[in-house]
Amino acid sequence: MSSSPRPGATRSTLAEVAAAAGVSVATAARALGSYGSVRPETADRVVEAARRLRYSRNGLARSMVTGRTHTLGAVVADIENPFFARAMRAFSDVAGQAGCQVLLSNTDEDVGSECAAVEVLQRRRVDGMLVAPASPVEVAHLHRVHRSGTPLVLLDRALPGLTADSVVIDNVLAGRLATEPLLAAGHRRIAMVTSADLDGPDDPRATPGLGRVVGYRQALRVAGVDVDDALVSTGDFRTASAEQRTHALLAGPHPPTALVTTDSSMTLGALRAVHARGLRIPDDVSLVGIDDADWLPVLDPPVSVVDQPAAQLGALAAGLLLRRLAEPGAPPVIRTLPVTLISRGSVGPPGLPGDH
Amino acid sequence: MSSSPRPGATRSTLAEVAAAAGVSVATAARALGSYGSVRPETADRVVEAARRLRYSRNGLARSMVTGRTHTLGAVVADIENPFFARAMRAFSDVAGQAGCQVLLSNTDEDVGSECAAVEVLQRRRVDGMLVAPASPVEVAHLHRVHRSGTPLVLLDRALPGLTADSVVIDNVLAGRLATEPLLAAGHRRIAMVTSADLDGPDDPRATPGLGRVVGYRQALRVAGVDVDDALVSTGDFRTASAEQRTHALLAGPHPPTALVTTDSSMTLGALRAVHARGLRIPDDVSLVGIDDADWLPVLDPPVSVVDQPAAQLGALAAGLLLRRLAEPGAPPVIRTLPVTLISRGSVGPPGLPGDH
DNA sequence: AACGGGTTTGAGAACGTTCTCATCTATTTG
DNA sequence: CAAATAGATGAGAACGTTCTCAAACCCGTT
Repeated sequence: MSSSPRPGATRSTLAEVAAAAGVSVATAARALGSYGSVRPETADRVVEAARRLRYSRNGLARSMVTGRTHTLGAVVADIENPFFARAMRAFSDVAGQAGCQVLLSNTDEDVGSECAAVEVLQRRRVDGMLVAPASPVEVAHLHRVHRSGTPLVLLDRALPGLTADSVVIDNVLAGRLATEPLLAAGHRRIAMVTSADLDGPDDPRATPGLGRVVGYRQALRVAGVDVDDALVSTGDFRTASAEQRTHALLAGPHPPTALVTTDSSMTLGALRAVHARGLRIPDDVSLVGIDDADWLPVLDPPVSVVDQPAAQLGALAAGLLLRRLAEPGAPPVIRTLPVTLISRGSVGPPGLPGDH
Repeated sequence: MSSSPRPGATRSTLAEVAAAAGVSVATAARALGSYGSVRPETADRVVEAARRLRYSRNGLARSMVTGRTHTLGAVVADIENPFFARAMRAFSDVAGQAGCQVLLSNTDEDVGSECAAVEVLQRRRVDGMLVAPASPVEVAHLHRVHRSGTPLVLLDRALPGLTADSVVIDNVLAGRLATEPLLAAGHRRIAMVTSADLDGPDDPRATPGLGRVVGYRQALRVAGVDVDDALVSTGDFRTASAEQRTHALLAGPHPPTALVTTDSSMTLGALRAVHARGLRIPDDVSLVGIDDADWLPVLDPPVSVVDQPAAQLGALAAGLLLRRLAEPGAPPVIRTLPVTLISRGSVGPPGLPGDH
């Protein structure tokens, strides 16, 4: 079998199918849409004509009149990030089962891109929208979406003042859970490598990163350890940034004996730096990450993490969106999913300073 | 700022904006669409009215008449797979720059899902479509798409008989490049862990997996090593499958001294098995993967791979699609991107059999 | 033979744009 | 001062469906 495109290929319309079957457009529509009632033989004739003419229903025209596009928008930082990849995979699986497709946008944590993406999705009349907001502050566009009546669900961070459905984890708890095993092992100089921006608002729910820093500080305080802000290394969300900042931390005069990394990019960056410096985990430096990755168990030693259920988050987000499609008046909910510490082998007792 | 959704929120239309601005629909359309000619003051009045009424242009209606949806479809096996994630990220970046959005579908390598996805995209009148075909045999649906005139670009495998634009790598070469360093190190029993189905057609271009097996065999033959088909472990594309099959290979009476894995899921699976058996790389078993992953360099030892330029593949695919949108008559091209061996530290001399 | 109830069908409006064409106004030119 | 020209505007068709409503039809009952 071989095929070539027909450049002047003009698609056949319902009217043409109807004419070919010798019925009216209305009847053809009924036969093909399987609604209303139509005589079986007539239906067969229509279906046959449709097949012969290679009819493909125009979804745009359909959406035009039904008001439903069966499309959900998804606006996230970066689909290449395994966390979002997993969440989006689950999101689109659940959406797909309900007959919806997903229009995907990457923002690279840029509010401008997010704004534009949301606008475009709005114009395309998506039935609903999932957003993992880049900023907890610049949210006017999200309020607009919400007010316009488009179902909206927030992923990974709830926004104070925006009563939209949200699916989040307890980031403060995640930060605490990651820090505690290090404290328990005797560490006192524990650094945090994060992409959070500490200069933002104080609400720990505002951004995942911020909440995790708060949790980290809580854990330190509870253990009676002084919080040294020089040990909290902030920067952008890229692996390269984490790598470079970990180098800086470890090269300092009074380096940390343990690291907490707040997402898998940070973890990878930290590992690269540790590797490059010839340090061993956990002998020279201990490590606990937040956000699991499938390759962390095959490291030597395997890396302990606080796992966040990315797939569940995505699936739940889709579920909430679909529910709201069905009953727009339902009260908005914020669902918090549990995080769990997975102890592997990257935590040990602190080595003597300058041991390596 | 706080907001709540207006349940009965009915969107304002161009007609309403026109009425509010005291002009005709045609003029309002011109003012907002910045085409034709309209007096500046009139335009201002329209823009102001649009702002006041929170007008958002209905993209569906627009597409209806222009015949363009500014949407590209993408049908791949699994967005969670880093290879596809990288390719899709690049694809949607390039598409986005050209003002197109991406409608994404996962097929899990299932032809039925692929078929359905392609159908839906067709109905939605996407401007073009990228498909990474699940099967080199069942391709009737792809021929239909191609014949219908929808621009189509094939990712990762070219289909004999389908003269569509394709973006591929030289899989035979990849298989050879992965095998050669192992042969050079002295290995004679080299196993391959792949997701390819060996019972398919013989054309090595048909599926990536098959091509890689062919390359592997070529390399062996050139080196004068007998090809033992028991060493080629086939199965599905999941990590768990690769893990289990690697166990089986290593538990055999005459186990391989080296492994080639044909994608990053296979590599991870193999690593898990090796890890679980307490074997060391490269002392007990050597390993070369196909498809790089960002975490492979931080393993101890770092794993050597044949890298395939996923991002470039995706970007190029988008480029070809956009080009074909502009000039539908252009002759179809097959672009083959280069693969390169990245030597790290997972290849050593073969240990004595039963050494461990 | 007339009637009633259900099924099957068709005509045509509606969805919200874009775009062609004709009209009308202001400006320039002979 | 009339005519030509360019710019600004409006009326209305078109895109391809879905869906309401009324008409036609069929069958059994009185």
